[in-house]
Amino acid sequence: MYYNELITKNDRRIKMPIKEAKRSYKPKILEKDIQDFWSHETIYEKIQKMRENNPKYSFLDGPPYCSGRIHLGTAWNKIIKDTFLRFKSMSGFNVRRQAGWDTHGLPIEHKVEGIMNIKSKKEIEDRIGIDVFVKKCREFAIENKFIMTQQFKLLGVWMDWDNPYVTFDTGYMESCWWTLQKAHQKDLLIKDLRVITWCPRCETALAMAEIDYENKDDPSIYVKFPLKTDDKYYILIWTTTPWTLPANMAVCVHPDFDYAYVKVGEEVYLMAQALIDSIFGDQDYEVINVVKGSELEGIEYYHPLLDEIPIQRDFKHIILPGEHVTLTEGTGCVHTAPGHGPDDFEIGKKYGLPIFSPVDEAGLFKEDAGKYGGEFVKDADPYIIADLDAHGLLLKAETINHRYGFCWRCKTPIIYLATEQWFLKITAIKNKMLKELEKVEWIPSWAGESRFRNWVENARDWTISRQRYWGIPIPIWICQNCGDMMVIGSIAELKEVASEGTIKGDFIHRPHVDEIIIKCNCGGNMKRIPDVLDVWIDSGVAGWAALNYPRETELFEEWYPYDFITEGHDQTRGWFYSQLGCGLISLDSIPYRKVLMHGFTLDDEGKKMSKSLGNVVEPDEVIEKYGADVLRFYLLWGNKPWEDLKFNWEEVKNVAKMFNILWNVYVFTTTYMAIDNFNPTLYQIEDLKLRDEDYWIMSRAQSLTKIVNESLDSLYLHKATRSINQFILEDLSRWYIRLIRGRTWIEKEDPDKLGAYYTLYHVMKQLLIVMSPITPHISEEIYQNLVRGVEDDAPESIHMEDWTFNENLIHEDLEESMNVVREIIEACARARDIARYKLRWPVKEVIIVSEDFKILKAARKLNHIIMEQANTKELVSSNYFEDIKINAKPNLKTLGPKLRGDVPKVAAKLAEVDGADVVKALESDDKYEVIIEDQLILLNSEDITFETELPENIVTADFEGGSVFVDTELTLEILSESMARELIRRIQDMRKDIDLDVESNIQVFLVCSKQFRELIKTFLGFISHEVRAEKFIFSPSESGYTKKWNIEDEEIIITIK
RNA sequence: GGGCCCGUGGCUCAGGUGGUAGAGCGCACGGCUGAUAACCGUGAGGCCCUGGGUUCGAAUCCCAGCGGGCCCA
Repeated sequence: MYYNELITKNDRRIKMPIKEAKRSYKPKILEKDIQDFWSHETIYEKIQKMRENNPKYSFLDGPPYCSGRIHLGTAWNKIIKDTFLRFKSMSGFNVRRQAGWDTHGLPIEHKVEGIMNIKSKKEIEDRIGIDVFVKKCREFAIENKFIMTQQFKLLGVWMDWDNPYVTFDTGYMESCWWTLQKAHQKDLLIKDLRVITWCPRCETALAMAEIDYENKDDPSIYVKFPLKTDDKYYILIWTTTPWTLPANMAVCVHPDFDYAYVKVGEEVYLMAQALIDSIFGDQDYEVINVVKGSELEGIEYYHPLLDEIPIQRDFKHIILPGEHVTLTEGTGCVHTAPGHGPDDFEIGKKYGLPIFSPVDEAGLFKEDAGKYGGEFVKDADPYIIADLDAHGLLLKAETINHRYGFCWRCKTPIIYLATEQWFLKITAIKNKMLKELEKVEWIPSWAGESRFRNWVENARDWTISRQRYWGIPIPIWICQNCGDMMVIGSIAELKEVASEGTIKGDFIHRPHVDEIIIKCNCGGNMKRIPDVLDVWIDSGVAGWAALNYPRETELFEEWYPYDFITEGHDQTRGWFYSQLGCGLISLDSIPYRKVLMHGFTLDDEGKKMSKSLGNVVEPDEVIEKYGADVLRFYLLWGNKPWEDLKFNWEEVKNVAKMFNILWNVYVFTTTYMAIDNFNPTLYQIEDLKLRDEDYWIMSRAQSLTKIVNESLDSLYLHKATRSINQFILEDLSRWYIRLIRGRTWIEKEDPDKLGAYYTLYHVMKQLLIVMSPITPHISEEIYQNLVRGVEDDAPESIHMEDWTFNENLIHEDLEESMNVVREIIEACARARDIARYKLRWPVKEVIIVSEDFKILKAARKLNHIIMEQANTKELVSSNYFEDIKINAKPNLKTLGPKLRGDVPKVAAKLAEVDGADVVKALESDDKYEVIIEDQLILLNSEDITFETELPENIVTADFEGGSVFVDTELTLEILSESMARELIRRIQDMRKDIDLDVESNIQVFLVCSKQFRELIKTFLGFISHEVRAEKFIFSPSESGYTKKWNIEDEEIIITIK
């Protein structure tokens, strides 16, 4: 059913019977038509309305970042969400599925900088203007949001695309302000001087979540700091950041480690004893003294660059104890610059060292840095090394390759810098966070119980201020006069207190919000701090900001907290965490109840997809080739959802194959139903003849529904797809369709045929419903033709159907029996294969032998299926095979030595008797008597071996729990039928060659030998019926389609017209 | 250095609660075909990463190690 036809149908309000399906599956056209149908008929909206008064199921979309096009991982994420939510909706829930968009922050600022050819932060303020820059960022976000929405829609993802939450909306930002005000009220919002991770390119603070780690080459130098105590005595330090040496204030040693004075040549070095060999192993040295680290405290040394950095002469430099010192590398004496390292900073605070940091926000040395002033810190490394060398204070200079942090967006190596920033005091609420965690159900369980818990346990205070432009301005106003601080929680509140500046338009973004002045109680002017918020706060407040809370309370009360969220495992440190933190600050609770942590999509080698590696697979590319349904099915099929998925084109192809087979089943179904104008609603089950296989496939369909139901509900999505795959291929296509093929050929209104149609119809409908959350397009397509064509009261869309299954229709016994029967039939095929006896030729008899009562029962119950599929004239089942001949033979090993020359005589005797009697005798008495030449010989079970012998023409094969014996004796009657079938197949083949309509009749002309004619004579009626021949003439024809064939050794010429 | 996950035929993966190792793809051979640009059968191909332990019994549970990935220090 294609959309244009649908319009006609809806307009005319007439019932259309089932139509023959298009011959091949063309997902691109099909999916486009179905999506058009959904949007023109507003199906999504109707469903939301339909379920409005049902129990609620609230879901919160983790907002994708609007930086460009979606990638495979984002597609996977939305497909998981869509499948699960469609399932929940069909299961009777009123599902909230608002889409969300993350729009602020550095990634977009970077893109816009690129577009506008901006090289530095200064340019934004001086050349471009914050106003223009922010506007551009906003436009960029809107544009991408549009593009990405289109892409998600192409995947068939149903969300509320028209009313998403967007982090730059004024209302949304207002909710965020409210959260910060809450933090302030709880004393969790603080300003502090700390050493933080800093991007010198973006000139802003970065949170831990914004740092990527990669390997990098850095200098690795050993520097001698001269001790004041003795000439030629040095404390030896190691560093990979020479540029931090200008800010050196101390050296830390571990109080419990042993430190040695090592004499090498004329000089003496102080360092950890354990590390001497790693540095001086290949030289002559002498340890002249060993002391505990604690004894070194307070020893003074000279800064190594006093000439270059005069200001360092004003500071005192001493050795201090530090528990953080390790012996894994270096010298055990740690260069300490409180302005450039978190540990260093802690030491500095503890011992009252100056937090000296002669570096500005762009990473340039300031005047304080003396000679190096104006130099970019990293660029100064070689000069510093050279100067140290010139002073004779450089022991060794090497390079090291180690992991180092980079800005997640611009990939600039981060530096540590002491600055004043705003923090959320997460450390103060950490315990509460851990407790809240326990309320959440995690899939898989270790995602929460181990991984996330571990992250939260190590949480530090959260640096939330960014020295940037495109973000939510931090709503803190500070009095320029008295220093009082005010945190604004809503626009109304701001309006009330503002004394200067306008509150309209996009006032809430920079730079307009910066113009708003508040009068302080002291009479001074309060100005906003210039910072914007870390974007992770933006999405962290989505729980209530998306519901307009606290501005409105209605939605919030209905939907908060959320029943379900799902994101990738990178969100452990991201959204899972930011929501937890923000949730506790704002509402003292965690905003979500159930989390599926899903994996990443990797390339087929398991590597991350990245542009630089050129291994990126675009979702559009897959859709173009195979369609969205195939992509959806593949992504939910390839792996467990919480593991990383190696994207593999071969596997996608494999899934596409399954779709093709499903489509073939659909074509088969509709071909015959259309010809017969079948309408299942016109029949009661009592009017029809349903066979065992019909009840079986119905049972299987219900069982499938049950399994898929459980799998989807528990988010074991791979189990759902794999069960469906199994059902379509094994049960439906390879088995049921095969079994009913003969019945569909029956003409007239035969209850037997109608029974098959009826069953097929209902099974297909059930299957479509089960698949519809995963593959919404093809399910809808087939549904519209098959179901909507005949059922008056069928809902307008398959997605409006209720998800139900009927436990009463599940017959486990029958399903088990069918499994047995399939095995038996396969065994028959194997046996025939041994005898090279074609399946097309009937066999005289099949005997099933098993000692398992269940197997015999199954074979008897479903004997008609076995007879038909094994193509046998007779079927017998038994717990033994009576025609088997047992031959007894002497065991030469034991009898040889005993009987010597008599052995051949015994052998001859044994050959005469029935082996079965020998077996009996041995079983009862454990002996068998043989008389040769009046001599009685006693044989025991060791003396006799047995061989079984099958009668001629019998072939056998085993199956699980039994064996089949197939009698391949070729009687004249069987040969006749075989020839008839050979002929039929060839004529059918020719019908297909000339693409004849299934229903059209033909005339057959046959040229063959007299013997062949005799053979098939009795089957002429049968042949004519099978090939729809009106006439069957034994003579050549001048016209028509002619083909020459060989059947066995017979050459025949067939003509049809 | 710490936390978590993963390791099963050539490839992609099933095997939540211990009981004779499975599927698909690929390969080889055979068969079938009026739903079939299809399909079916058979075969080859496995120290279930390694080593210990628990157990009558371990791919599965425990411990240690090796390799890979992610996150953090």
